[in-house]
Amino acid sequence: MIKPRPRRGGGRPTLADVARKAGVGAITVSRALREPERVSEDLRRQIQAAVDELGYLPDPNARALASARAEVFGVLVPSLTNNVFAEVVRGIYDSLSAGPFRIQLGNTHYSGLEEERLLQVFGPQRPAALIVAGIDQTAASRHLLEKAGCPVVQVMEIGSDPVDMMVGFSHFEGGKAAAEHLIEAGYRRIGFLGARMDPRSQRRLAGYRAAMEAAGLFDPRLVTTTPVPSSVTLGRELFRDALAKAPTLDGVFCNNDDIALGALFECHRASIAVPKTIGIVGFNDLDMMEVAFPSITSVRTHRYEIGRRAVAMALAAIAGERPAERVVDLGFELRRRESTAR
Amino acid sequence: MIKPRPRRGGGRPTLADVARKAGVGAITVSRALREPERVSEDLRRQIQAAVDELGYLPDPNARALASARAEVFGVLVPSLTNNVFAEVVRGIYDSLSAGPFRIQLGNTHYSGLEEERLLQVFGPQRPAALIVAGIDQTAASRHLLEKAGCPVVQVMEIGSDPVDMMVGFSHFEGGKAAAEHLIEAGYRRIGFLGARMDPRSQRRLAGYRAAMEAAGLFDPRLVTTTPVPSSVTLGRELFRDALAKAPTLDGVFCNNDDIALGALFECHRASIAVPKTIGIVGFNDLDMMEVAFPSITSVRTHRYEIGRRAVAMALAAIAGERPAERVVDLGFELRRRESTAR
DNA sequence: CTGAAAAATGGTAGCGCTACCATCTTGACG
DNA sequence: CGTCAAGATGGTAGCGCTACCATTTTTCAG
Repeated sequence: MIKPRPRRGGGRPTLADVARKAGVGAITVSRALREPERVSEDLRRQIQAAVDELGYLPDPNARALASARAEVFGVLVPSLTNNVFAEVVRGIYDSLSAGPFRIQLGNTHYSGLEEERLLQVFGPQRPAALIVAGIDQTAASRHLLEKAGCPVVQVMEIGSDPVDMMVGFSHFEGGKAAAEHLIEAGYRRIGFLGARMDPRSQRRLAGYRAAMEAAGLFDPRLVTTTPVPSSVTLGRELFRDALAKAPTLDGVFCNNDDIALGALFECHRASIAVPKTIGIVGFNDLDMMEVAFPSITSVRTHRYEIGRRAVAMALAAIAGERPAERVVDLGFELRRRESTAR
Repeated sequence: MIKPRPRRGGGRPTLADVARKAGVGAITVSRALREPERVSEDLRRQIQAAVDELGYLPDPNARALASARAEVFGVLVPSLTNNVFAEVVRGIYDSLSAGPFRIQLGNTHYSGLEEERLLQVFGPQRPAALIVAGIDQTAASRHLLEKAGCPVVQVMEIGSDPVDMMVGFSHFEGGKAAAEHLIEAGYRRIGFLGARMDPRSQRRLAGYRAAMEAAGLFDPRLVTTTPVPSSVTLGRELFRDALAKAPTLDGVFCNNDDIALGALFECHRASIAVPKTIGIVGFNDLDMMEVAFPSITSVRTHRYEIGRRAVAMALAAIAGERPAERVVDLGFELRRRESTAR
């Protein structure tokens, strides 16, 4: 006698169970679930009833294996705690939570090698789309993205050579706008404070430099950077260093808002008047910039919107639509506040 | 003549390809990859060579289907942008990046219903472990967690009734310690400023209340809360409201550091002396608390460590070890700073 | 009413891997 | 030198689903 070995799976209902209960073929159930319009009204109702009664939930692993496509968006960001990327991820997440797609997150730690490793891990899963931060992938990463066989969206930056699609803004222009604003406001010895100095920071620095050179104000001693990750604490230290190096400093463009906040606190502590003695500009425009005392001028970037747009573009591509534009520039806005109101 | 239909998969090498090339059975390759110690040195080398040459990468979907277990950690947090959870996720991520496990992130938006929905989505995938924030799951969520058939770690809080395991600290005790510190420092009309008021905030409030009542200082007019999500901007508003409601206010325990920062900025703006006129205590101890001017007393919580420990416990459980303790209290530390140094 | 096209449904054969059990090799031991 | 346990390897049969094609039913022009 053949003993029907207990199902390995653990007894949760399968497509076949639903099909049996509804009195139809398994494939019809599959279709009713994925392309309801191709199944007659009658059967659809019958199948839905069976699904509800059994509490059937499709097995995503089996589905992925059979269709050679997982309902997963792979998302690669350089940092999870940096508010900037957290906002992008939130935008991605909110746009995806309505649909069937799951999100698999990868943290590259700002490392090209780690990015490659993660792409190697994501690839075999055959994700429905990949969203990666930045445009400075290594050659190997780029190759992995190109042969991923799914839509790819590079976010946070724009450039002329997308792997597939891009949503972001120009960090160069952002840095330039910030420096130009300080120059217009009457500041002359304007420093640049930068932490981590990833490629985006580098381009903001380049924008700053372009503006300063155009005004005949550039001086390498005004630039203070460190590869150390950014923090408010570091902002204070960078500001101190900058002031020690260039005592006539009268303004700072900070690589990001954390550093700007650290600089502001140091000014308070050292009784340096802001904006009178020193003007401060941040980057990203976190909510606290508005509330700070004095409020801090910053370059607002549209992180959440970038996440949303990236998903919209990826979904359109999955649906087979050709994008109107492969590269979308969401721009930035300079928010003028008290810290530069001289 | 039978025409060998092209492989659906798209031609990437499979286990069978590796087995053929190495001249061994498929199952041996599978073993060599998963339990190398059970395969002889010779074959292992031979197989590794074939793997390298073909660039073989196992298909995680097929693996998950065959073994009824996906190498995925499901992580559910109420917010992606709240730095507190971002740190926990980072801890989880860093502990997992060495191994084969992928991370699938879910954002519950502080909603019990959304949490249920996400558990429904995660369940059929048969994750290797689930990590969820908080201990206030709905009955349905709790049931889903119990029958998930994998280790479950509830993080950020502790309680007496874990689904499986817990890592966190007592928010009640944290709130109590903060209030007691203000009382000891000589403040009397100590307000509570709270945003969002999720269950953890509620328990911090309860701790504050217990300390205030013990000292005979509790007054409901001192408590200012809102269901609105927390932000620095909101901190300023809450502080203003609190002061309007209780003009004799001489201290505030803020639900979190964003609010504390907003309160501090409002004090600057209104020329209220800190710590002389008003004492301020935050919660979580983000890096900026130390740098603020004046530096802000806060309750340091070990978010990153919570993430790491949660993973360690889950991995141990997967390996079949019985945990020494099902509930791990990682505590907190009150960091005394200038904002309460009266 | 007929025939052909379109719509609805189903059967078969995998997707790439692992669980389970069977077989074959070793080598320790009396 | 035979016996047997332990170790190494392999074959078979799925996991639960979908792609592909075949079949049946319906629709509608002529």
